[in-house]
Amino acid sequence: MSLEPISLGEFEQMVLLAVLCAGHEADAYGVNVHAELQARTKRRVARGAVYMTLDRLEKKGLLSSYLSVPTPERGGRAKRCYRVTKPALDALRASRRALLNLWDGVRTPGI
Amino acid sequence: MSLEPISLGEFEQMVLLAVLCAGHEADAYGVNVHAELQARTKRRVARGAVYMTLDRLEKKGLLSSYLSVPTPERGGRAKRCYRVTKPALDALRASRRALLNLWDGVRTPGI
DNA sequence: TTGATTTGTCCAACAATGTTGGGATAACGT
DNA sequence: ACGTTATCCCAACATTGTTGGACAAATCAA
Repeated sequence: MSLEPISLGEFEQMVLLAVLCAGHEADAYGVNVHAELQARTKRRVARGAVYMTLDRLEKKGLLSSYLSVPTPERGGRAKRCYRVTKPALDALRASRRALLNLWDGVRTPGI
Repeated sequence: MSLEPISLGEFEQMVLLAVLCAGHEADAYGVNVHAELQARTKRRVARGAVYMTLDRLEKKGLLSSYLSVPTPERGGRAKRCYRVTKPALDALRASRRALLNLWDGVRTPGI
């Protein structure tokens, strides 16, 4: 029963945000989230890394998931869809705050 | 010889920023950086964690250091002072960009 | 000059996170 | 039935994060 929000790793943070992003247009699931992540961070991300992290985040109670019904398209199997939980939002806010506070303290041209 | 900037962990990122912050007023060294970090992130940080990370960052070429001459005050022994390097600035910028891009994609009230 | 006090560094061991590549599974179309 | 597509998930390993405390160097006070 920690009073502080759970602290997030860098990648965890990004995955959570990607779930939120992807979740606006449709259900957020592996492929989805992976794409969003690559697009927004401009860097190569291994699919496996995303699934690993989604999994860990769910175990920590920062995500919840359910299986969708398969869509009737070639190869369209059931997707595992994710929602971010309240504690996750708290953790995200805290991380953001912390980073913004640090950035605010930096007076270096071009940073 | 990577083209992408080195990717930073969450804590590494914060330590680098704290070095920049602390470095404006005076030399940035362990105690200094530790204090800045705690103050700005509002969370408890073990001293050892900071030294570990400073060390690793230097080995990766993201920080450089030198030993100061001792100050003539009680207990004032020589400090190991740090400067962030160019590659570190690049990495910080990239991390910041990536996170901002993700945050921008989130339309969740109060995030 | 000896010991107490203060400031500061650094380590060993462990826990958690990040990364890779590929193998497994389930749906579809023909 | 079979190949093709989309998706999930694992095992193994590499890197980061965390803890608590031991050690070192300087000052002060008796």
